[in-house]
Amino acid sequence: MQETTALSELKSAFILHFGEMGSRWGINRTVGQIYALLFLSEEPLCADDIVTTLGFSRSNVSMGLKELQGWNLVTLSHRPGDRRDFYATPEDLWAIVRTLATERRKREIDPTLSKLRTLSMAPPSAEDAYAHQRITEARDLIEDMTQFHDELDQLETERLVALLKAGRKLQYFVQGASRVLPLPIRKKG
Amino acid sequence: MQETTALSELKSAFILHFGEMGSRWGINRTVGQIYALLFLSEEPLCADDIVTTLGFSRSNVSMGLKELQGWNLVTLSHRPGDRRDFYATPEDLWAIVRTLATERRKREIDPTLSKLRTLSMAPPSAEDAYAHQRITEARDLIEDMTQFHDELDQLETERLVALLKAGRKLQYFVQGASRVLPLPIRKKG
DNA sequence: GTTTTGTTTCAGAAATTCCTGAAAGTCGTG
DNA sequence: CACGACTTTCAGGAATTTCTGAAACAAAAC
Repeated sequence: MQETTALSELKSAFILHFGEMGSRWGINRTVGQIYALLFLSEEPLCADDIVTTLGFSRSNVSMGLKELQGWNLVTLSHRPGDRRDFYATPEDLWAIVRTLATERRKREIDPTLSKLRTLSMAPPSAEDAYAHQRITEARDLIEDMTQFHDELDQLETERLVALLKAGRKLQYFVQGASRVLPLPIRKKG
Repeated sequence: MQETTALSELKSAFILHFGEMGSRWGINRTVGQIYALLFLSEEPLCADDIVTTLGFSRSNVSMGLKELQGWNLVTLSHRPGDRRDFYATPEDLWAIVRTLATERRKREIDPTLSKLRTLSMAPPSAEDAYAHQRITEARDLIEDMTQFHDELDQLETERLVALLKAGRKLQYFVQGASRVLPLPIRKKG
C-alpha cells in the first residue's frame, strides 16, 4: 500500500474541494474525492490505499472506482505477483478533458438529440406548429455542436491547443474561408 | 392564462424528456419541465399557467422560476394593467447556449480555478512536489480553456456559427498562424 | 478441495434533496 | 391604512440518493 501516512495540507485541501464540487459535476462526494486522490498520486493506488487514506467503506470505494471506470477516467495496472488492481489517472491532462467531454456528451446530449430527432420527424398538427419549429431548431443546433465536437476530437492535442490559444483570432480565418462579411467586434458585455 | 387545455402529444413528450434529463443537468425534474414548457410556448406564461399545465404546487413553480432566473435562462415581461410576471425563453437558441455555457462555467469551473490558484501559490514541501505540479498543470489548462471561452463569447453569433461550421478545417489556419509543424491527422478512434 | 487474498453485490440505515400547503410578505390602489 | 392580487418563505413529510457492513463471489496458491 502507498498512503498510510496522513495527507498533506495541500492534498487534503484539493481532495476536499473536489468532493464538494462533485455534486455540481453530477458525481457524488466519494467519487470526487477518490478521483482527486488518484489525480495527485504519483504512483497508482489500490482500493485499500483509498480506504485507508480517505476512510470510506471498502464497498463504497469499490463502487466509486467502478463508476470512474464507467467514465473511462481511470487506468488500471498490475504488479508482478500481486492480484490487486491499481488505479491511476492519465498523465496527460488533455486526455482527461477529452474523456470528460466525450462522456458528458454521451450522458447529457446524445439522449436528448435522439429524442429531438424522433419528435421532429412526425409531421406537426396545426396547434403544434410553433413547438415543432422550436424542436427542429434545437435539433439542428445540437447536431452542429456535436459535429464540431467530433471534428475537434479528431485533432491531435498539439493542434487542439494551438486552436485554443488562437482564440478570437480564428474569426479572421473563417471570414476568408466562408465569405462571411466583416462584422464589428462586439464589446464585452 | 394561456394553457388551460391538455398538452399535445408532442409537447408532453418533450416536457417529460426534459424533466428526466434535468437530473443529469444538475437541475431537478420540476425546473426542467418548467423550462421545457416555456421553451415551447409562443406566448410568455405566468406562474399560474404553469401550475395549471404541469400540476405542480404554486410554491414549487415559484421556486423553479426563481432558479431559472438565477440561471438567466428566462426573460420577464408584463402586460398593461396586470401585475403578474410573464416568463419566456429567448427566441434565439444561441443566446440560450451562450447563457448555459457562461452559467455552468460560473458554477462548475470558476470556483475550482480559484481554489487551484490559491493552492498553486504556496510553495510546495518536498513530499508535495508531484501534487503541486499536477495542480499547477490543471490550473494552467483551465486558464487556457476559460480564456478561450471568454474570447469566443465575445464573437457575434454569425461568426461563432461560422467557426463552428468550419470545424476541423480550422486547423489549417492555425498551422500557418502559429507555425505549428504539420502533423499527421489522427485516425478516428 | 481448502485456504488465502482480493472484489462485488445488496438490503437497509443515514443523509440529502424535493415538494407541498400554510402562513407571511409585497405592492399598487382606493 | 386596509384591501385585493399576486409572490415568496418555510417547516416538515415524501422521495431519492448515498453509504455501510455482511455475505456472496472469484481466482490463484497450497
